[in-house]
Amino acid sequence: VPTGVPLRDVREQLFDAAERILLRAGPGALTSRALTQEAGCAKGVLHRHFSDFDGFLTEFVTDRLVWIDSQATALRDAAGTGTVVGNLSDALTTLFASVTPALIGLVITRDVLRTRLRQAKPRGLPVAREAAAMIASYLAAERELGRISAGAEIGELAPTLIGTGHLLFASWEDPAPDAEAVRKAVASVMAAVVHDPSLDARPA
Amino acid sequence: VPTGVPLRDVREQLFDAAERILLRAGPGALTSRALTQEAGCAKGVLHRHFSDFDGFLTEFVTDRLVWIDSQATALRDAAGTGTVVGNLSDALTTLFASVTPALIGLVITRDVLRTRLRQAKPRGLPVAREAAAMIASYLAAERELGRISAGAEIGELAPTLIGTGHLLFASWEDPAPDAEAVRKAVASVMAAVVHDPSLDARPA
Amino acid sequence: VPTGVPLRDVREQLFDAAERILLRAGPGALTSRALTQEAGCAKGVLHRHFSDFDGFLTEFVTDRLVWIDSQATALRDAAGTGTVVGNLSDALTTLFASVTPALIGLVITRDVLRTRLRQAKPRGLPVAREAAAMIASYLAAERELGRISAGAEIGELAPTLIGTGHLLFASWEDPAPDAEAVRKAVASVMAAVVHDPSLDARPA
Amino acid sequence: VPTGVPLRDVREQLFDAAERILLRAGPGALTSRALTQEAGCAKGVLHRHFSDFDGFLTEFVTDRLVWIDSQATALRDAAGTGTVVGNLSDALTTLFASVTPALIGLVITRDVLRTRLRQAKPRGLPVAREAAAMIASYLAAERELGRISAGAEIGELAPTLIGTGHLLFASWEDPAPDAEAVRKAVASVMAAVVHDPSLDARPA
DNA sequence: ACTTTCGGGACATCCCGTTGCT
DNA sequence: AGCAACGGGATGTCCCGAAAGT
Repeated sequence: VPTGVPLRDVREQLFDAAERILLRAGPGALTSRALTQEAGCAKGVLHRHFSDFDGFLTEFVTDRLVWIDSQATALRDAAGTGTVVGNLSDALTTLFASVTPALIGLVITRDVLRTRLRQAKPRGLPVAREAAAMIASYLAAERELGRISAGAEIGELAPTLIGTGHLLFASWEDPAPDAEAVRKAVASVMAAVVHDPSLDARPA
Repeated sequence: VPTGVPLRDVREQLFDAAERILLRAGPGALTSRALTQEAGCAKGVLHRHFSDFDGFLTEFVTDRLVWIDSQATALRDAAGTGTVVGNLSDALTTLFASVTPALIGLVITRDVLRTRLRQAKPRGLPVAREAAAMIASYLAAERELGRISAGAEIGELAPTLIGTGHLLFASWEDPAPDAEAVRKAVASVMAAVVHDPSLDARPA
Repeated sequence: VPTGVPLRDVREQLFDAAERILLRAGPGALTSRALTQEAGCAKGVLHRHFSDFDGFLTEFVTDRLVWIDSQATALRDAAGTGTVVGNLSDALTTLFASVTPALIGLVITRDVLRTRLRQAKPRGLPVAREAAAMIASYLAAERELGRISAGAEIGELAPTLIGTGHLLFASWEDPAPDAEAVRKAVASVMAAVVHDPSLDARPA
Repeated sequence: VPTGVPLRDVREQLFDAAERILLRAGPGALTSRALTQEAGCAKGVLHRHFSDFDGFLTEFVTDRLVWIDSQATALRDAAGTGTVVGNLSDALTTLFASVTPALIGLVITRDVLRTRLRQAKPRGLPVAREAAAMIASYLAAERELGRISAGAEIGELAPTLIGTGHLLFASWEDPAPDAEAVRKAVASVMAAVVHDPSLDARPA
């Protein structure tokens, strides 16, 4: 029975529901019906607030990209503090413990979604691209500060780190990989460019 | 009209059909109907030879893993020849120009497939895991030969290289990334451990 | 933002919106949402002023029947002037160039609408019935004036003329049939009863 | 539970089911679900045998056009026998007592159907056009035989008769109009061109 | 009294596993 | 053993009626 009462923050509720589904069961489980059911609302609500199911997905991913961007800012602000490898590891762990790997899964399999997200910036795989940009921005800041080599090829290292993280986390059954695994991977990739390895040693 | 005549190499025909679909349209397009239609055989054939559609996928992926393994052997045999970065770049380009990225896409989104492939070796993302093993095997050989540092952490570098390649190729609309992009990425990752950078310089 | 201010002539605005939709896209496009959107008002307005969507349609068609009736009066007043075939042709062209064919389409496919319109006068197809009455009324006048045979069976000729016009105009892609086609059809039907064929000759 | 047994004459069964629905409840009731339910088969059957629901409708209407054509042949063969008005009345009664009026209703409201049926012959309203051709063919034969005036404008009279019949029968609640009403309408339209009125006089 | 939203039924379509004939 | 069809669940979308809030 209709209530006539506007739902509170419909978009956010649907976004959150989508996130819960993705985290729980992966991109294959995110259907429009599963979504509205998880959100506890009627099917019509979805199409009232979004053009399309793909339209919803597009806006949903875009919304999470904003979150990624906020993580990017936080990471860049951490430049110069702690250790390079530590900062990177923390950021990657946070990033991939989130819904991000599932987003990449969505982008890989949903053709329409990928196409729409491409319309703005046609280069690269949508979500992964922004994640790499986040890393690249941080690396540039550290290079400026002199904590990594002037010759470090940031444009190559950033996607490398993202690709690594993606594969480590791209599954929904595993227990999330421990932070240590991430740290070791990051340390290996960054070995050639980080100036003071001692900074990156784990506190015993 | 039913023939009753056994088809020749049904499994291989279906595998090839699946590969064509994946290369042409990505993992989202690989349905059981698309498969049998592409193979030019009846739907029933699929269930005669395979338990399930997911069963087919499992065997299909397993079959392609054999191909990856053959690539691994070839790569390992190349140890000591050419340059390390060159060998790695060539191998990655070959690997990701193939159906491999689509396989990873399948594994990421098809829950049942991923689960089944996990039953044997529960660690890591199935196809990516084998690809990483291929790289790791080669790196070990080169380390043995002294062309990369004794301290190189192969267990970290290999998945890194695979993750990088995956993101570079995980789309079906883009023109395939050129070999040079791969080479640059590999060079960055390997910078710290390859002994003789001159070996990796591109022939002018 | 709700205004609380009564809209001016809500009913007429909705009627006009319905007419625009019918003329533009045919009866299949007349949904309640399309209607309120075309009228630029909220969905609720419809149910405030009408019992039902079918209730709206009923009143809408009834309203247009008034227009048909006014056409009928004008036509009857033309009795004795011009030529019989000319008068009939003009009237039919005007009638079917209007929203009338779409109304008949509505009546044919919308069961509830047809049923409700039938409740008053159970004989015949609603809108077509009134259109035929319009013709019949005119023919009666002309018979009175002696311009058509005393024996002319008006009750038969009128629906015939309407049916003819309906089929000539019952499509929304065609360019509207030219007036000449209508004239020829009318002339054929009326051939037996019009007294002075010369009156019906086209001005050279 | 699937049977594996091919249904007998699936197409005909679906056609017949569609016809029953149309006769019982009119064009508005002919949905894909109503169809398969009436036919007592699964939804999938429809899409296995027809491209589309509109595809089904197109083939269905086309199939009934064949029936109309057979009626046309029978009518033409009757030329010279009985009376002109009698033959026409019988043919029209048969035609419109059938599913034909509902077909015209379908064609009027289903845009896609109308468009597809138009692709072959773009002139006129599809089903009505063929029905008119049936009448025209008969009238031509009678004119040849001298039973109607040499000057009879067949191209005008035929659609007129169809239009008349359409309106007389275009409803699904009414008791079918009696044959006498049809006869009177036909007699009126044909009055000017039939040579021997006595032939058309009703047997007292 | 108008506006906005929700609720949910229906519709056309897709897809997969099964079944019986050839 | 291959073939061809069926059965039916699920998906995304549309549409109408109803119930608030402003």
